[in-house]
Amino acid sequence: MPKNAERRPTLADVAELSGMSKAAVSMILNDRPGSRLSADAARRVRAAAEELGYRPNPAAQSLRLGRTRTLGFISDQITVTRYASEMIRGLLSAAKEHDHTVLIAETEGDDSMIADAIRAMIDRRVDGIMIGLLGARMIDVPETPHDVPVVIVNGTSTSGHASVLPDERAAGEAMARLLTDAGHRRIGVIGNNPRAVSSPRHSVTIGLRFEGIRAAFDDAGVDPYMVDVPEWNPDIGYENTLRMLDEHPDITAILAGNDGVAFGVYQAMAERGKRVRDDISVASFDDEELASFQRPGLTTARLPYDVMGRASVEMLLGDRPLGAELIPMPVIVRQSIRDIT
Amino acid sequence: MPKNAERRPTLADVAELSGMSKAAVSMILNDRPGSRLSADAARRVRAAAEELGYRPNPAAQSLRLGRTRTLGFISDQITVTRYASEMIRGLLSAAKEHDHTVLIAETEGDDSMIADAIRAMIDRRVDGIMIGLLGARMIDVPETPHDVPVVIVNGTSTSGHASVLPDERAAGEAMARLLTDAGHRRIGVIGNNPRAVSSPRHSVTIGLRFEGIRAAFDDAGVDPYMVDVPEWNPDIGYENTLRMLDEHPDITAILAGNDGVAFGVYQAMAERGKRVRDDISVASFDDEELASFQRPGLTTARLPYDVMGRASVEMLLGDRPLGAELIPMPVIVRQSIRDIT
DNA sequence: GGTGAGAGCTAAATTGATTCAGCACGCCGA
DNA sequence: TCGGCGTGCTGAATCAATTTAGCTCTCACC
Repeated sequence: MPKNAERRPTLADVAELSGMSKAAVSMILNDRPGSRLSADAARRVRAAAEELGYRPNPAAQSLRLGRTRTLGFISDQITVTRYASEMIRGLLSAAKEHDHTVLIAETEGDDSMIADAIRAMIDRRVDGIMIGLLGARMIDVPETPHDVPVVIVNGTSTSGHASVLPDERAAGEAMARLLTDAGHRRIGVIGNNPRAVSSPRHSVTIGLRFEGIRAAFDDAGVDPYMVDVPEWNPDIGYENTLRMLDEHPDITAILAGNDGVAFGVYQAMAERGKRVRDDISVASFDDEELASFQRPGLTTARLPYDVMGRASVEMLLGDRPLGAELIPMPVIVRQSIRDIT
Repeated sequence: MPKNAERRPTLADVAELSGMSKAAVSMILNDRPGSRLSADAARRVRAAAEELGYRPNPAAQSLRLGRTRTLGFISDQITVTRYASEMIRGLLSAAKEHDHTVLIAETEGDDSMIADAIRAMIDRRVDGIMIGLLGARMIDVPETPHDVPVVIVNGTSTSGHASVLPDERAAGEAMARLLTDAGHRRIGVIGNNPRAVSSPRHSVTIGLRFEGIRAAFDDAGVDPYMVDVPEWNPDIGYENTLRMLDEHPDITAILAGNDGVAFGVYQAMAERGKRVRDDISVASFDDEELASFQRPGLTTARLPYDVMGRASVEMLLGDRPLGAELIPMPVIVRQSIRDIT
């Protein structure tokens, strides 16, 4: 009962056209080792498949084989930041290379929906599940039955699932060293977030970022002006920069918690008539799109979401061991740091 | 041959536990109208299914039914703009409401790969295909065999596929009117893009945006200073604003082609010591994330990507007619326009 | 000439769900 | 008492692939 005018060709059609059995066709098209079919038969079968435009029905294959060549990606938030787009881009391209496709679901920020999403993916018999997090947090992941592997991308789980995280400690060190190497000694830092640092549920990486920063400053014998902040956004950056310019007029550089904070730093300096770079150097973390829009361009350590997405696919598909992987954060050098040595 | 310790329960297991036939179980669980099975049998079957944690195998279902309850989304670019994220968010939530899942693929900006991606989706037997475009262009879509419906989201096709587009003409009119209603008469516009306007391959909407702008200004008897630009980005906005401030020092408002251009307008005004809003009002289009970061907040017409994604799903699933749909662009009022009446 | 091995291929079972055709039973009316 | 009908249910076919077991040749060797 074809619902279409033209029914799609099946294995049986190829078998009939080539004058072989379905078994032979299947073996030839999958070129199964150990099956001894004549070169002539193989040629006829391939020609018939080509002529009909035969493509195997994945539903039938996965019914028979129990594998779907499909991965599931569950995101806690498909947001407006670079996060989801680049992670999806990375994992799509890796999945494509392995001839897999990707199913996507979103929990809309409600962690209790992770269980539902996993369930839906398992129902659909995916071969592996990636859980992507906007902020690198620790989450609870319900037990997944049926031996489906799970990777947390940009986060960790309370039950020790495999994970892919950015190497924030190294990045913190690198950015701080960038400033001290350029000769800066009186440096403002906006700013640590004590609440986040103390709770892995809030972040498993911010603490490391600041650990690296502190280590590099200690190394260089620099004692920065550190301010704690409750959150990272342009308003916080703006207000704290104004205050810092008042309280420490001698600073030559500001290290911002992320690009959003740095945006506020730029705004505050413009308002005070200070020039970024020429008067005060600025550096930051994340490399959001707007970092490249700034004048002068903002030097920042990039969160490598695309590489992380790719790595998670490679873990699920066996190219990398299923473990805890740290991905380096490249330093994107633009024009916001002045060398004053 | 269960590859797992615990095999997943099947319909047959439910049938055995409940003492009914597979046929009966199937009819009851799908509560097929017209099948006359006793209430008692229904209760026993449901109890058994619940006890075993039975979930139907979608591969088996789609093999039998020819439908997969899966939609395909092909994006020309998963970029760093709000575009892909919000479109995906919108279509995921609509798909979820209809109990469908979404497969995603990306062409990495190479239109010739659209054919491959469609092919891959068709191979996977999706029930419908959405093609999402970063810029609202006209593209060639290869013929899709096998009656799979296709919708272009944020674009059109040369062969007249169904499409979902933002209502740019109305938005252009609305933003221009916002300025004239606030009493502005000497207005700079940065800027029309003649190349894009003349070629649907480049854009099918920019022309409409400016048609609306011109219509509203004509209505109000305003003759704006229009500059043509080859592209829309912060640098272009920056340079043209500097020039405009020199050549037309009397202007009270600037309408930017999009938020990226407006970003450059803000930067140029800061450099010239002009205050946005107090000295010169600014308005724009798109509502990228950075529009809300600006000081003062940028008033702009929002590209409703999420609504467009949702609409495309509803078209494919029969909630809306498969045709050419225009989605309104809401005006997001922030603080960048001053009333000078 | 009989036996064994191996090459080349195929029939049929299997996967899990849906659905058509039809069986058995009870009840009613004539 | 028999035919007819409705109710409640089931057997078997079907969807499109993969895989196992085994069949039929041919040829070599003793």
